[in-house]
Amino acid sequence: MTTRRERARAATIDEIKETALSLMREHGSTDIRFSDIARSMGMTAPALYRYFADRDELLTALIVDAFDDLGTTVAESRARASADDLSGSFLAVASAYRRWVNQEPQRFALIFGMPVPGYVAPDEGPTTEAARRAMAQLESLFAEAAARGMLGRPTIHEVDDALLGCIIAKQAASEPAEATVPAETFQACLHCWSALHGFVSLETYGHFGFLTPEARDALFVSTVRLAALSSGFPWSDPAPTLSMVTNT
Amino acid sequence: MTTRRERARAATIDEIKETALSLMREHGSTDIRFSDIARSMGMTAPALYRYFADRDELLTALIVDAFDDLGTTVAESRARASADDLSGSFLAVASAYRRWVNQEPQRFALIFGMPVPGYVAPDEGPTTEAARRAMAQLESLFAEAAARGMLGRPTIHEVDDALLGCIIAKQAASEPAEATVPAETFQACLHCWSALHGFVSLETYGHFGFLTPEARDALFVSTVRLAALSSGFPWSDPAPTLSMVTNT
DNA sequence: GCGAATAGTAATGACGCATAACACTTGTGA
DNA sequence: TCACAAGTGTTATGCGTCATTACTATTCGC
Repeated sequence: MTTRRERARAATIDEIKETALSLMREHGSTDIRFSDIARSMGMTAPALYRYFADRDELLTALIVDAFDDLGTTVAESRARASADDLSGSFLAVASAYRRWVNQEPQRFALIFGMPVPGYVAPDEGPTTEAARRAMAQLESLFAEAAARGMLGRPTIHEVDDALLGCIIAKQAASEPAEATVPAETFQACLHCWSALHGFVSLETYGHFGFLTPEARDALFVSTVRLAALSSGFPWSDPAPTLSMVTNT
Repeated sequence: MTTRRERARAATIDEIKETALSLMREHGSTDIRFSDIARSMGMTAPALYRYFADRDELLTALIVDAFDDLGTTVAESRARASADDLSGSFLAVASAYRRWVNQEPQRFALIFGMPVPGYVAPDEGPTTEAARRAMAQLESLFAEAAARGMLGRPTIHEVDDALLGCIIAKQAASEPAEATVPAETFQACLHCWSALHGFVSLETYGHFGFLTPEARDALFVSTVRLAALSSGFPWSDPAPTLSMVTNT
């Protein structure tokens, strides 16, 4: 049961966070000032302290939100793809990741880049969480392919013993309910993530500036395809049309 | 002919830059304050203005230095590898890139991450330059393999027309003296860079925290190997020993 | 109408960039 | 040897911004 007051308060909190994000986008950095936020909202800075104890608390909230948003965005995009179409689902997940980062470069920097100047993370949790959630959809996609017996051998050489130990430890630590994949596939999955993350990072920070948007799209599809193929993920050429990358 | 004064001045400039980098490493961000630098050097802040007109000029110098350092580090590491051993050279280049980033995460953020809060880049040059130099060694390695006729077909599907146009334009713009590679190989080369950059980014920002250092090394070698193989680059298994990754 | 939630005003304290005025050092030429 | 000038550094200062607190006024639900 939420009272009217509580709803108003929640709305204000949302507005503060939304305004902070707008200012980040405008200013092009992850740096924010209470005074700016307040001015932009037609308020005064001290009023914000009714909602956030200090600047760090607001930043923490923004980071947590970014995690959630990226995670749900990717998951939703995957859910929209036909469950039968594994290639399509794979591309949907990768595209959603890319699209989110392109649309929200500041939030991307917030969770995957260097920490903000004055900010110190509350604990080790959130950072690890970022990695976990980002990987989750990819991993579960592989698990589903494995469940259908459609997983091929990845083209990696062999799984190193040290790596194997970590993979086993990680899979043991994850929810027992989650289906697991062979260690070599998990490693290939990490390769996929690296490739995806690398492409997206370079693109977002403008290092693919010598490519036209269309060329970048083509390179992206090629990157995803190559990642899937080398991971033993069931991929069906011809590749889906570009509209799958830009739409949805 | 450098006078004694000029040498002293140059030394001071170096010390300022070095101190700024130390503070960055200490503080864990790319944010720096003149007052901190001066205090750390046993000087007062205004004295720094004898050497740098303002904070942005210092930042620009640091960025340019970072470009140079990364470029020469990678080039030197490649030069130390046997020129005959293409696999070794490839791994040397990738390892140097990785090592530099791991040792200098702040400088990496400086050139490949989001801009520093108050800083505005002097012009479009440096950013583009970062991409160019980082790619240069990889590209020339492929060119050399091509010159020896050892370049296989990359496992990419086909080169998209839009991408092809950009690649041709870029190769035409580069030094005519530089040997070029087929468009499909250039594209594969971009894939290599993405994979390398992605791995290094994730590792440096702690998102591979669930892996032990040894496991990360193994994953890195596997990443490089996979990138080379899928690019048609002549790679010889068994992979070089791990010492090649950590040493040099 | 009462009281809690909320917002504004004003004030405080700290900090950072940048500049100006002044003082010391050092190399060099008369 | 001495004086000058360039170079270097310090103290003092102005200016602006920002986070945060204390206090006061207002609004709004119950």
